[in-house]
Amino acid sequence: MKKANRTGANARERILEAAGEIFAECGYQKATVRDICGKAAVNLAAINYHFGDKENLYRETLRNAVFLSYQKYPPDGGATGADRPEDRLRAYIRSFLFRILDPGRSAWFGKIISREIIEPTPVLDSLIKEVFYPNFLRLVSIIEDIVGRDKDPETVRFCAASILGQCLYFGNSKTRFFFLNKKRFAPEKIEGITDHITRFSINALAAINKT
Amino acid sequence: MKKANRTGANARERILEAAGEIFAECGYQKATVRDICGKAAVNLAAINYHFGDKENLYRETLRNAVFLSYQKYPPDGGATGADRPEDRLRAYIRSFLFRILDPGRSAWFGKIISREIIEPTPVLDSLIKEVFYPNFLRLVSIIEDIVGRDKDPETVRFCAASILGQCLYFGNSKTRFFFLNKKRFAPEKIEGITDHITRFSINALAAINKT
DNA sequence: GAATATTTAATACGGTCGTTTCAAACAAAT
DNA sequence: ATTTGTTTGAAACGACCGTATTAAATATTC
Repeated sequence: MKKANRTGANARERILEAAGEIFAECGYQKATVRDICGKAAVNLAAINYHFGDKENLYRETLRNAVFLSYQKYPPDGGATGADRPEDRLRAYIRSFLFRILDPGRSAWFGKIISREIIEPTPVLDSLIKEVFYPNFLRLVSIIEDIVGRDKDPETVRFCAASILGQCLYFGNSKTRFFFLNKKRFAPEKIEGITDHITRFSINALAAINKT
Repeated sequence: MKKANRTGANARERILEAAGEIFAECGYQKATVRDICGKAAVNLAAINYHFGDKENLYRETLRNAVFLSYQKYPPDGGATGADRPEDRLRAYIRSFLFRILDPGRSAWFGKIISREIIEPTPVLDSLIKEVFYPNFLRLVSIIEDIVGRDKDPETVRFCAASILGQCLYFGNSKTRFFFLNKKRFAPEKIEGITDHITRFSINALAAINKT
């Protein structure tokens, strides 16, 4: 008696999907539950029934988006500890970029997270602790493997920030204006960006290694 | 008959100031004209009288914020063409960082612009053309002076993006979580970040120079 | 100082949005 | 088949917000 699905597709999941799309496009404030219900083809009350309120729907949507994108593009990017640190760095960067630039369903993640970074909601705090900070430390560890573990910890973390900053910069829409007028980066283009950031960063790290 | 100031401080300017603060804090959607009027200690109708509507007030606020921050921290950062390109790069980075990290009045700029990048309004397009893109080209030119003017233009632009990305990354509030729990970077800290980004980037560019 | 233009004040309108309500439709259990 | 629990549907409530209105108050000009 737990699940009584009249319609084929679960209403709850349809809402979650529509919410991902609309929250990504409009942001939390501008998005309306009416739009979400319209796109999900459910009644207005369904949102209240399944999620309680808009805020909780957003919370679930965000967690779902994070889950999907990290599932599709794991932080290690397929590289293992056996690989050279430079290759692990490249895989890390590539995964990061695809996570925020990949079109399709998991692209919600990039947009929603970008908004969160600027205008954080309470949801972000737990995500930082559970997902982003551990992921940050993973990057720090890769960098330490490159520059040596004897370097000043703050310097290493600054380098991690430099790498993440580069990745994030390519994630937002308007900076693309400087490069091309396309709305999206094609996958080949993302590979090219991966190459650039990897090369740029490894060069920088190599110089630090020598200090 | 142009100006009839009953109160000492111009109401229009008080609104502009309050709007800068509130738009920066809340974003366009969440900010209410009532809050702005309250903080500016003017009547609700004043916003309509002086600016027409909320959207136009935002437009003026944004342009004002850009003007203030670029006035306080000019793109060249005091460096001239006579300086070494590496020094001009450092000055550029320093100005950029202070523009978005400086506390006080011009800090609105950083927050509002950060929001604009994620969720652009029509105002941004003209700003990009008039301010940001020319500023981007200035950076490109500095980079060319470092790596040589014979390099692939896209590579150079990617390098510019890498540098701007690093700067922007330190501008938002939540990444600071990874470094310290302070709400703001102290000025000395900003100098330290300037040092890091400059060193990191010059190392990377030097390697490209050798290709 | 009277006439005119400008600015401020108080209030209300119209619309949108999140949420609630309550009954109907449906599925599961007995 | 009846009962019980779950899900959906249509409509409305209540609050908030941007904007408009209108008159009063204040400057400016002659």
